[in-house]
Amino acid sequence: MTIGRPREFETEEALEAAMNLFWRKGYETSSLDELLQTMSLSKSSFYSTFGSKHELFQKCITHYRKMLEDRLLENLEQEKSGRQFIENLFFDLTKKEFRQKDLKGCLIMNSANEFAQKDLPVSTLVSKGVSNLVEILLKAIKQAQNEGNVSKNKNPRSLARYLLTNICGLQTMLKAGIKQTEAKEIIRETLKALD
Amino acid sequence: MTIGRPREFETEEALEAAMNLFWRKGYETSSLDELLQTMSLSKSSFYSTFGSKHELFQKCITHYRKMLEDRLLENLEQEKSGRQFIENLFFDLTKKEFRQKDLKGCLIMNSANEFAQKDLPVSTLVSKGVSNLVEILLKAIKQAQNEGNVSKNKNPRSLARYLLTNICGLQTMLKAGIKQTEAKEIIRETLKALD
DNA sequence: ATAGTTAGGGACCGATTGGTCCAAAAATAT
DNA sequence: ATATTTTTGGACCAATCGGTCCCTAACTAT
Repeated sequence: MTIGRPREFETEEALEAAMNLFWRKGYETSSLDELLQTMSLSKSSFYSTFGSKHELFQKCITHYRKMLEDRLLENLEQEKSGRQFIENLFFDLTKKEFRQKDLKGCLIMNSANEFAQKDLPVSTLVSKGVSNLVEILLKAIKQAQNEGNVSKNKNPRSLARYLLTNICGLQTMLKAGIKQTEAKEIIRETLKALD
Repeated sequence: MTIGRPREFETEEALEAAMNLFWRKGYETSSLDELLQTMSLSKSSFYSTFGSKHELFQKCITHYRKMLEDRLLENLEQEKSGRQFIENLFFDLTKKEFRQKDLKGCLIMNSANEFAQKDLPVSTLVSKGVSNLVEILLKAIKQAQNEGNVSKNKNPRSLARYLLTNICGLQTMLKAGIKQTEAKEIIRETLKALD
């Protein structure tokens, strides 16, 4: 039973569009006008439903996190082994990054780089995002250890953090312009830590 | 035999000040007014000696590169072994990053993240910077291999790229808020690739 | 038909953005 | 003293920044 004029946009879709812009361009560089355009809504609707650019950004990070975490956990379930999941994570990265000429990277890591520790609400979300990613990698590693594809001598949690470090290092290196073949060599070196 | 009014600033000092601001805050976020203030010069002097904000930024990257490369090569010479040089590179990173609460990272990698591949002159400089860093690491690795501190089975060049990837991954993770102890664990895992 | 409620369009806001321009200041050469 | 050369301070610029506000449009309930 809605009362009043019906809105001409879907909140979810608008949020997703904003997320993609922030993902591609970062926070500062995404202007309000650009946001309004890609979100297909007016300034008044923007402020009444999202509060401010900064609030919207936080919502986008949260949305991104959920999206990413869900996708990863789903991939982990569907993959035939924990080891395979991890390897795909790395190699898919280089493929996608190179195919779409748009080197977006990861919104969480991008935000870590753009804000460092200068914005408390953002850093909190970023920190939480990193923890959750570590947790997912941890799950994959433990599974792989049980499956016999990853050495049981390794501390799984620090191995997870190590892998995440390599993923985001790789994303930066891709943005810096390294070649696809170089990226693959790096990955092969990184994955040796699993043996 | 100078003719005309003498300038009230040192070009080198001003450039260095600008470099430090860009290093700490990134390109977009460093406003012209802030630059003028930290560089201690007027707008007219700024534009007559540096051209534009964008040109200045390129000069800063170049200056940073020289500074960094010189420092690293000097460290490598003074260090008692190639292996030690590499290990210090990593551990010093966490110490300095944590001591000065200012998580500046590396200007080259910061620029890679901020500009991705969207600005040709900048990406060219970034790419060149990465190549040179790889070259320095390569030199250290080869030296270490001769000294018997790094496995000779490894391809030194891809090992160098792997190390650089880990350095910049680590810098991002530090900005994301990981703890000092966690960083050290990651580094220990990274350095195993040298054995 | 009308009252009530919500959304949208757009005028408007002060502040700030990077950048230009010119006249005054400060030096040297004659 | 004066002409020449260079630097400096600051007025000025259009464009853009994020954000507010209000009036009208579009719907439902009575």
